Amino acid sequence: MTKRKAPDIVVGRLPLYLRMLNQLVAEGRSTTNSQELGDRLGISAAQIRKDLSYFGGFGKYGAGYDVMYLRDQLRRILHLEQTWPVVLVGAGDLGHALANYRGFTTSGFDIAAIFDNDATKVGATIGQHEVQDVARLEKVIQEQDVKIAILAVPAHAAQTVADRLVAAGVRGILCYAPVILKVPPEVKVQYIDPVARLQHMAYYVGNGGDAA
Amino acid sequence: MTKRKAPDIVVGRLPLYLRMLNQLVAEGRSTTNSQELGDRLGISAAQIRKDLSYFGGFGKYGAGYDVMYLRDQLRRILHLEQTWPVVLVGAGDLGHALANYRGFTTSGFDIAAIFDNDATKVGATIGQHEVQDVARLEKVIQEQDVKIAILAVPAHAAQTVADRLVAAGVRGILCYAPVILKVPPEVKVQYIDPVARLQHMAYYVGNGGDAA
DNA sequence: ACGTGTGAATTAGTTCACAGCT
DNA sequence: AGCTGTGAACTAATTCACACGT
Repeated sequence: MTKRKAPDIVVGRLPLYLRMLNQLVAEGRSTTNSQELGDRLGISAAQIRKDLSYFGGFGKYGAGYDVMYLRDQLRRILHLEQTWPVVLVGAGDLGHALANYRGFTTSGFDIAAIFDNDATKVGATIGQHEVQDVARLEKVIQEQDVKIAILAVPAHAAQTVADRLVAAGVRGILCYAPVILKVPPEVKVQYIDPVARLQHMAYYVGNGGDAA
Repeated sequence: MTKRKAPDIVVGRLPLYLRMLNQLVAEGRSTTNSQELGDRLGISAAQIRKDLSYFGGFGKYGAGYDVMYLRDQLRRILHLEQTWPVVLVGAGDLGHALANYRGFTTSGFDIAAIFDNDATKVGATIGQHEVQDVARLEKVIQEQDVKIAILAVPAHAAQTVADRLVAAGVRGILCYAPVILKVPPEVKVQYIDPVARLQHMAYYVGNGGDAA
């Protein structure tokens, strides 16, 4: 069981560990160790052991980790034994790319519905889904008990939509809009901001020095 | 001038500050202060002052910051006074969305060329650009002195393409593929992994507790 | 003998609190 | 009087190094 509350930064690395374990499974490997995982992820072996120790002891003394067992444990810790229904708000180019992306399904998430407020987009089919009017947002969230949303709307609309998502019961928002959302403390927001990442890189590229 | 080498985590926040200053300019504001910036970004005022102090003193004692001046200083620090040409590799759904995204242009970046290795995609027009055969990658990078690339190819191709980018002179890679790239230390890589972010959120949503 | 799991040591990052400048 | 800029204090994160179990 959980010993002490794991720091957020540790939780954030667990998906990387899970991804590597899935890869090792795909390669047919049955055991690994913290050294190998660290080498392949660019993380120190000590950090991997320490991170895992927040959630329990998953290794065999002297023998490393059983790949499938550790993979299953990480899935359990991250609550990925279930498939999470996710609503996608915004059916622009980004919404299209996200809706067609196959990686979500294989990782514990299923796009349950796509919404847009643009009448010319409503009714269109993207992947398996018909774009619905955003007016139906609350209804769908409640009917399907959706807890996680992906926000792919323009910046000016993001807060308004986020408020509605939260009011309807959503507890996690993956936000692609370049704004800081105001949400209550029980709601977790993650931001994806490629412009900020490019600007961060430009600092080092422009300095010509070592990429810290 | 730069005092001590700024930590990477500090550099990573500068784009957020810049974004907020751009917003304040758009709102017609001429001055601000660390308290206001912090409130709007969800960051402590002390942290903002400390972060800026790595690069110099930009405020007026007792009077906060001149919005435009600080904005310009951040642009200079991040090397955004120039427009960076960027190559985009991968013309799938994600490549489409990135190529059509307007936010890059207004933030210091310009997509100089789009590449794909799929003959059925080469020659297609996306936004302003014709998709080129990836065979021309090195030639274009060298001719246009491209230092930054966006990698939107499948995971299995990412390392190979990254190696070619680096060999051709690219010093910063924004990687959308779910792999850890092996690059020399002078190359900066930033990863965008929505699946990992969703899994990170699932931990908290599944725990039902406070979103750390 | 081996690699985990973990307190201890170290290093990094954040916040405090106030001197200093306008 | 007010808000910045910053050393000092504090907190968080990482790495060390070794006891431990198989």
